[in-house]
Amino acid sequence: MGGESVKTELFEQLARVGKALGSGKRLELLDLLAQGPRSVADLAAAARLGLTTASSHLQALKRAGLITSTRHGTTIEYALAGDDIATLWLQLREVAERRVADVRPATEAYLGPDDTEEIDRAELLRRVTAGTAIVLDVRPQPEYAAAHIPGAVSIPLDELAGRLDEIPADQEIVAYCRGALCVFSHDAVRLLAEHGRRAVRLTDGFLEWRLAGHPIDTAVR
Amino acid sequence: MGGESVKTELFEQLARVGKALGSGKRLELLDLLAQGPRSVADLAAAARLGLTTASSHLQALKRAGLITSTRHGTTIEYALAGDDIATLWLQLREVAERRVADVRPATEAYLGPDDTEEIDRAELLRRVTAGTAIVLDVRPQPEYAAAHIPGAVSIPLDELAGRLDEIPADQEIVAYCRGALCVFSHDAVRLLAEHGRRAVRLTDGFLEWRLAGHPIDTAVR
DNA sequence: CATATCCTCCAAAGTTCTGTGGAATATCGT
DNA sequence: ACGATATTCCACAGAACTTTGGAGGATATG
Repeated sequence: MGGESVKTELFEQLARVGKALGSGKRLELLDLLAQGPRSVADLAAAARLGLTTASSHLQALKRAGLITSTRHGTTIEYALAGDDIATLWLQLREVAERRVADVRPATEAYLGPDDTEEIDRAELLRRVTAGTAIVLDVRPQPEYAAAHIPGAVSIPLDELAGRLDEIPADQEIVAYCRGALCVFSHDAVRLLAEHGRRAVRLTDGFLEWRLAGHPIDTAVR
Repeated sequence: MGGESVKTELFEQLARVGKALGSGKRLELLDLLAQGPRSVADLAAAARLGLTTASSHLQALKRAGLITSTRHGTTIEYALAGDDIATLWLQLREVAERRVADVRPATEAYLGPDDTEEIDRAELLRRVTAGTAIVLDVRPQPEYAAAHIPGAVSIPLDELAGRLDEIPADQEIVAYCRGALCVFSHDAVRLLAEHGRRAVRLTDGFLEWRLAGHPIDTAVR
């Protein structure tokens, strides 16, 4: 009664999701998509992949049901299939951080020296409502436009050095970026500190903020 | 400044966990281990794998940090590295169920016709405290011995037909087994119904019960 | 010390995955 | 209809993974 092969088949189907998560490049694409929809060429550039390579990885993710695609004119936008995918990605990252010995050093090597102060989401809310700090979004403009923390000011990291005068000098700055694996806010805090500003960093980033159920704003300012 | 290769390296490290989840056989082993520690030969038999095959898959899981091994005399026991792994496995299953089109049919083909009534954890607690139902653990004895729902009676599925007289005929029975992907409780409820007993099934199973933070009992009775 | 048990290591063969170019396809603006 | 742009399809070589059988290591027992 083929009951065994039915079981094998079921687990093999479940493994399709696992297989999709089994490539660094695909995880990188997933991490980017967790910020909002993107086109293929855009993703390929951001992940430093050949166009055809990126396309095939994206199709692999799509076959596994993790992302969806929509055509807009000549371009095709890929997007996360849902927040459950983002949660899965976060859970995987947490497990890796805790269980894989080489992840912690790799993270530190990527994010740079641990010399920046960080505060959690509750503390950010406290300081903002108290009016003692302003929130700075240092992600690229399109991602800010897609969604951001309410009240945050957008100055992408690569424009920050030239736009320092837009930030009041007497206020503390809380910088954030994509998520725990994003360097932008680390670099931003270092840059601001070099210019004599008081700056701290939000632990993790926008993705975790959104998944925690905090309010977000999609208005452009 | 090699910053790019550092990033690639980091994501490649994270992908090690994904790779480990990318095989049906390994997921099957993981699902078994979520019930409690097991020896290699035991696991190989339960998953219908060659001994060397099982061993190599287990080592792959271990390299990814998902499981640990301990020697007991001549045998080696593998165990889940922590509850975070079980949570990850559950999250993956949920995503697959929701996003991969072929998973639902495969699940139904495996679990059998959807003709058994199910109740959730809160309802089980309600009926048990009210004394209107008894809880029946139909998993194999060793798994019951490792941990079970407090107050549950153990009658493994393959002994159930011969031990029906141990169950009071005037009480409703709530059967449970390993988890959402376990057939035992489905089969048990059908068997009990055929013998004129009132029987329902706990949605999902022991793994989900434990991860939800409900009390468990490790005492043998 | 010999033997049995349980498991891991190793090598071989088959299968699947990855990255890369070039060709083909779909859509837009003119 | 035509050229330009964006993306997918195809084919191929190299790398990685899976499975299997046999040899070998560690541990307990007589």
